[in-house]
Amino acid sequence: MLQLNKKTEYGLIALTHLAHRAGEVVSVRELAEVYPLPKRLLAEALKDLCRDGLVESTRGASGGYALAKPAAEISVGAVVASLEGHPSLTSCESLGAFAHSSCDLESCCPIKSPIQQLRSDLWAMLETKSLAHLARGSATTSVANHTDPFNEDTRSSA
Amino acid sequence: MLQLNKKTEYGLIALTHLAHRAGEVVSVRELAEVYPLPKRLLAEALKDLCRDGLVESTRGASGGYALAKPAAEISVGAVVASLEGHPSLTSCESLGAFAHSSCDLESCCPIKSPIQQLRSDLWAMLETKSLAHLARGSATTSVANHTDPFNEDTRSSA
DNA sequence: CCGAAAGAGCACTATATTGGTGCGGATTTT
DNA sequence: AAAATCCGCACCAATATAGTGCTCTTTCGG
Repeated sequence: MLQLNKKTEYGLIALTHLAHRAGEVVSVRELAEVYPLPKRLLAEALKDLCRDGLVESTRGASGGYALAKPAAEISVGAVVASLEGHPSLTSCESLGAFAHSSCDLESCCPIKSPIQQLRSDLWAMLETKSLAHLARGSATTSVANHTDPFNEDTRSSA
Repeated sequence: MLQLNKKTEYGLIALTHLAHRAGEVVSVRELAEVYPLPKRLLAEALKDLCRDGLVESTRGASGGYALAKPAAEISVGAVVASLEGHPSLTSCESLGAFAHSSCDLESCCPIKSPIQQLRSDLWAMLETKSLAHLARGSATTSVANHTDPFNEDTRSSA
């Protein structure tokens, strides 16, 4: 639907926060305390980002995550790609309507190449945006004394 | 998932075809014969586009659709907006995680405004692309003697 | 050494969206 | 009148999304 999913949204939020606290190790718990987000989903996002080398994890007590690179070197495109894969803008290119046997429209699909062009333009734009851009223009939002409506275990510890 | 849905894809295909046959009235049946797409979905897409004034419909026998404006004046952005709505890139702005009662992060959401910026950039890019761009670089794909695997009634008439 | 805190992995459920149909009706050409 | 066409509503099945449970391993701190 040409829309980012929640995991990506949460990941972006987390990364923005990490960008503000560059160098520090921030736990998922802390993130989930600051932002009213389901801790587990946040953790899921961070895990993906860790897998793709955008953040680094520290295990054990007092562990957490930190940016693996300076915020300016992490593109929004890379984040989105990590969190929801590098999708084809239409399924035309992958398995879509034109992929069935008898008809090889693949080679003459009237919108294929333009759509691909569109897609690469889109991703190029996402590549030009960095985390530093996202981090700029937003206060750290450090405190935030929310009543968390999410977070199964944040609640039990409160 | 940052991906166009089928209806949009089909709509784009149909519009590209209409662009090639500017001025003519083309029926959904014909479109579904040329491209191996489920006729009904195609019709659904055209209907939406008609609603938003991007194409004009002619009812009755020998009816069909035609572009309402020159292809160069129809932007891809308008098409996408018509077919799947002008979505917010994250739900943050609409009903998402930050919209619940006790916490008014709306005003200080650390990624809200940058994401909005991102979104408007994306749509700006879609606005710069016109149907004429899509139509260029693809042959009319006029004949196409496929064995349609879709189309409930195309089959019965074949 | 032990327990708490933290990330990692796997699997599961409920809900929403997507893709696709059925069916009948309205309109116009032939 | 009949056929072809667009129109509208409602429905279904498959898939994706959002979120949770539970257990395990790793590490810090006493």
